[in-house]
Amino acid sequence: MAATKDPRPCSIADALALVGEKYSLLVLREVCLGNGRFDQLVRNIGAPRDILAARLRRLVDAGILTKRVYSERPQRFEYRATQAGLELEPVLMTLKEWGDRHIRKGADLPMAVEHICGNELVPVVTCRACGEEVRHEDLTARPQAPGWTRTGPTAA
Amino acid sequence: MAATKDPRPCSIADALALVGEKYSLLVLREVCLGNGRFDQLVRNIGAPRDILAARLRRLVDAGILTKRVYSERPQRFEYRATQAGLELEPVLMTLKEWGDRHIRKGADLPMAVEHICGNELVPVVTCRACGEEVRHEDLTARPQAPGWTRTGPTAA
DNA sequence: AGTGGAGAGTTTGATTTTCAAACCTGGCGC
DNA sequence: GCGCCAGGTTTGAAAATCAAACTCTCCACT
Repeated sequence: MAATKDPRPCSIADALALVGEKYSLLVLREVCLGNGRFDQLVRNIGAPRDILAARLRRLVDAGILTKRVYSERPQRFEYRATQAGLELEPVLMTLKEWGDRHIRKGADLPMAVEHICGNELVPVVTCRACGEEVRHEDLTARPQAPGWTRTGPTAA
Repeated sequence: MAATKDPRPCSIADALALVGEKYSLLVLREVCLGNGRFDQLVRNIGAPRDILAARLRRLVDAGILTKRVYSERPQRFEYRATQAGLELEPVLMTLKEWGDRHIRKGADLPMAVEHICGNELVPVVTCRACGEEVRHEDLTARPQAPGWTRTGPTAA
């Protein structure tokens, strides 16, 4: 699980180290939908039970999920998203939108999400400062830590 | 790589099946930054060379990257993002922002991105229809395909 | 008092992936 | 001809994943 050499320090890599393992983001999808019981997760995600158990432990340890008792005697549990977990939902929605367009190509979409404004949610990533939609050609990286000044041995 | 039983049909799962393997999104990060050469990718990501080669093949096959010759004799290659690939960049930015806040907690951020408006980019996911920021409590799922009506055996 | 079933996992043993390091294959540069 | 670079492939060992079976606790029924 440790990276080989000295990859770049990067919040994207950090985030993926926490939630980038197989099934983790699907767990979050289900939990955000309110389906936080073990057997629901197994069925809806299609993950092996042992792997799922490992992921749940990790997500709870990372503070993304909490494990709640919803019934003493018989003891039953339910996983819920913490604030940090809920704040990943926009990432999921953006990923869903990308998948809708580029993989399913707009046909036979299996699920839609409705926004409180009454319309179907189509997520758009915008710049907090100016409100414009974020597009690749409008971005410039500004390295701030070593590991970012070297882009590679030969590159400028 | 195939899912066990019959998980939900879902664009999030579809998207993750393509770009959710370890290193794939980091490859996209580097390629979006313009560091698309094999050895740069190895160094900046810290991935084993064979795994990286496998990921690159997959991403090219999926139409997310293209492999370009930037020098005949000696033959040298460079990977670039297609339009579909570039459209994943907002997802990466949103993930970066989450990592900045929840993992690095705002301290010593290794990289910033500047938006064309002149400010540092802080991505916000908004609703295309109303422009409001997307928050969990404003969303309602609307199942459209079988596999979404069953939330689990016991749930409503 | 025994049978069965749900929920929430754990165990087991076989299969896949990952990994690190070594190797290979042109084509220069000298 | 010698070494080096870029862009991979090969190899063998270590780790992760998988499906199925199993455990354990409680409750419901008969």
